[in-house]
Amino acid sequence: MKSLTHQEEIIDKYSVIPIYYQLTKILEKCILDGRLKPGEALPPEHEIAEKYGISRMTVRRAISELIGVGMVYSQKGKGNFVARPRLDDFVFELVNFYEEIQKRGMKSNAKLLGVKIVRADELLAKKLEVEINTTCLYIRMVLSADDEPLVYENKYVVYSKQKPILETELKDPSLSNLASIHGDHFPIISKRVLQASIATEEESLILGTGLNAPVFVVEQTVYDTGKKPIGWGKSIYRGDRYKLTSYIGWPVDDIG
Amino acid sequence: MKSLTHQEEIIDKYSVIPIYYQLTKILEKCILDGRLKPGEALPPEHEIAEKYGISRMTVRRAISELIGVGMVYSQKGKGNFVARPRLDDFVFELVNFYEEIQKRGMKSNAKLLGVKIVRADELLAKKLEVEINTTCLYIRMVLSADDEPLVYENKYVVYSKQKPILETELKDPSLSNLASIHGDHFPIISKRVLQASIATEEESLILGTGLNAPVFVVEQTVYDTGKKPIGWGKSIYRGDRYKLTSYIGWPVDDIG
DNA sequence: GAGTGGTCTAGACCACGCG
DNA sequence: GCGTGGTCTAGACCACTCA
Repeated sequence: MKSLTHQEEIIDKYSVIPIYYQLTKILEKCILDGRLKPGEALPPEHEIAEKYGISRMTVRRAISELIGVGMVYSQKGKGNFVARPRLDDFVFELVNFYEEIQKRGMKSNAKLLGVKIVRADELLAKKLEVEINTTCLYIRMVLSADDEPLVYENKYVVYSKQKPILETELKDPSLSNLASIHGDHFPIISKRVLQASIATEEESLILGTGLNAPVFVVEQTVYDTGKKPIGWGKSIYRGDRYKLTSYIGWPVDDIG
Repeated sequence: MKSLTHQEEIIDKYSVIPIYYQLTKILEKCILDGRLKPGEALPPEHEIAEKYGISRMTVRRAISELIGVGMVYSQKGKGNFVARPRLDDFVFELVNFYEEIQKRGMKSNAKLLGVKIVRADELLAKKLEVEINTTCLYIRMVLSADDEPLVYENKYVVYSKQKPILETELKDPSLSNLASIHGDHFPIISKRVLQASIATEEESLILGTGLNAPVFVVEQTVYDTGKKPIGWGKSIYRGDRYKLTSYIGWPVDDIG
């Protein structure tokens, strides 16, 4: 077995830190150091087990952690191999508006522009896969941070039950929450489509931007377990205030 | 133990399908059916093991699959619980340009506008964390699908070695590939920042859009294992041709 | 056929949550 | 104190790969 071990890389079987976790970190270090290069095989599981005096199941647990984060892949009958980092996919993430704003120490505010019962027009009926004229709950609102408007939201929920609109639900008027209250099933899938666009006149008025301002348009559809749409919304994000950031690759503690 | 079993939900211990996988699917079905509701506890592991006549380790393997996809969470000393789907985060993904275009059956084309050795100005030096005037490789190109320009790319790589520019690397001029050839380490992290913006005059000319056209601007930085930037690029995507789609929630085979 | 990873067992001990 | 999940063991058998 190729020597991979530095002096400090030993396993303390009586530590409070699980053995599999210690081994995961040792192997991760070997890979990031370059002692194990992409494409190269890890030592066989039984060898690692023997070398550290631990069970093969524990070795497998350690390796499966690395497989989980994409640093290692495994081929039955051949061995475990160091993966090549995939950096060419985009994965953009934008977290919950309220959490994000508050994490930044800003004051978040949601202003209700209107709550109505409406009948579905052709577009909405298509989006929600219901008949035209189906009764829907319609909510318009503006989300602000430190009194600066950032997002303009329009959302619709199929409104089969004659439930009253409660104050509590207007405190968390996220589409998935609305859908879980006013639908028959709780939502399990959310689909979002993001586009770059130019603010319409109405949108630039509400968001306080100039005409022709760049915006993100995000359409969201929420589905129930039967893949039936139960809510649909369109949100306009100010392009001068929103960025989507994504990190991809092997795990590193943090980046400056 | 609460009865969760339908007649058809039994485990065939002699099937080629792994026991843990059969159990995962049974539990998943219980959750999607509503027999196990969000917040509710799964039966204790030892009970499931006893009921199906299998080992507790196998039960744990099945449950860990569900934990992996976010349908179940576990609390030490208390039990395993059905999770509530989180639908309020955005996760947008856009895959590799060439793969995506070819998957759609279109003809992808990359046109090189220029390859130069340049010296870093103030902005670039800051982005790559190097001294001003450091030698860099600079590449400009346009990516097209069916002869329609879609993306305009500008990328810079720290160019310490005096390696010649090979034809092969211009066939895959992705930033991470360039960086791995011209840097001292292979890249392990890629950071991307996406913004909505309006095409500049130069950009609209190259992409063949009108002035004031909406575009996505994607800045990409590639880092090595030491978290040092080794490449930086700025890509302009036509807003009228690009959408980012994201699904989030519990796994379902497919959606229409 | 020798070596590899994939699955599975029947135990064991521990730390944690709760009454 | 009891029930829970978290970890770990020392085996076992299988399917796969490759020579």
